[in-house]
Amino acid sequence: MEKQETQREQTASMEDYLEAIANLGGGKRVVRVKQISEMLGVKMPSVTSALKKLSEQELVEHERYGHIKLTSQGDKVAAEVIRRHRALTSFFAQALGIDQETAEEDACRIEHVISPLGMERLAKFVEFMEACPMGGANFPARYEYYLEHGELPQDCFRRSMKKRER
Amino acid sequence: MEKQETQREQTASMEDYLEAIANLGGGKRVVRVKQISEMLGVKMPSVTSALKKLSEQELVEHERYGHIKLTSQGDKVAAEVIRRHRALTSFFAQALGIDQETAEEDACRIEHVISPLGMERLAKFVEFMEACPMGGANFPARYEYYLEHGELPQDCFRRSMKKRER
DNA sequence: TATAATTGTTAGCCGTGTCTAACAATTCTG
DNA sequence: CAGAATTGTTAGACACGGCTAACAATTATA
Repeated sequence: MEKQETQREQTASMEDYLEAIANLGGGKRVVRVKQISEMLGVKMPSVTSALKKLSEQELVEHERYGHIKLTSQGDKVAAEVIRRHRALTSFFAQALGIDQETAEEDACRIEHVISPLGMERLAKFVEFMEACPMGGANFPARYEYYLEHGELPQDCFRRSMKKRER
Repeated sequence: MEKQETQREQTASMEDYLEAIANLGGGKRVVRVKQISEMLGVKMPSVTSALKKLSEQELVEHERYGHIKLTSQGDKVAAEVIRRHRALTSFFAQALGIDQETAEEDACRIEHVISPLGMERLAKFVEFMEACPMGGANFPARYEYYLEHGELPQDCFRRSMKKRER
């Protein structure tokens, strides 16, 4: 039986590189150093050195001046990062009503630091909010109202509550 | 008229130091290098060098072997970090139902990277959820149900809500 | 108060991840 | 297909923020 030894923790930077390669390589397209560098906003030598490091960890296949490709290992790690990225983007965009661009930016940074539990709950939360209309008076609308007016809409107070001032 | 020049961006590490000093110095207590190092899980020399850097930026007052204190500038920065920290902790703990410890950990890491807009919306979201009972059948209960059973409770599908058990 | 224990600092090292400058390979194009 | 343009690599520097080892100051205690 082999030792597991997999899932070595990656730094935020290395996760970014893996993610970029996965995204660029999506439709069997050839991935280039230049593209990666542009996507991540770094210079080419930074990419080359990252590729070297990732190759040593067997997460990427890269031959000098040649092709760049995730190993199946690397692909797993990248897929996981992308999964987190998507869930976070949804949360910020759908649940919090933030513009797509900012949502992406926040997702990009948070995807590297959030705990597994936090991530899991956040994803479930998004699912829940999308699936459940919150009992008729739908949630997003009321939330929007709150954002715009700074106070709760009337239908938050039925049952026992009175309107609160301020 | 002076140039503004304030609010220089801080790194995650420096924000951590400012936050720690603010928290430790709370009740006029004397702040010690040792305490800071323990709170942040770093060795004392790391603290000393951070203090040096922060002194140069006029965010901290520190005299050799002597007192450690935030300047009013530093205090502003720290307060802002702490504000983000609290809002994030609330979100993870109250809104997502995560244990306090994990909530804190996530808050600690995310507080340094979230965008101002993301932060603002998240805070409002927490406020909203706390203030608005979600139209009778309260939100947290339904969310809990979803977490536990993996499917939506009945009252997500009704237009007028009944009280739910649990 | 002299010595021991504790706390704090300095010096210097290291890993990460970026960069620029210089060079090398590849690809385009006249 | 030869030279030009582009792309990629190497080498070496640097900022950051941690660390250890050695030393200095402060504080506690016998």
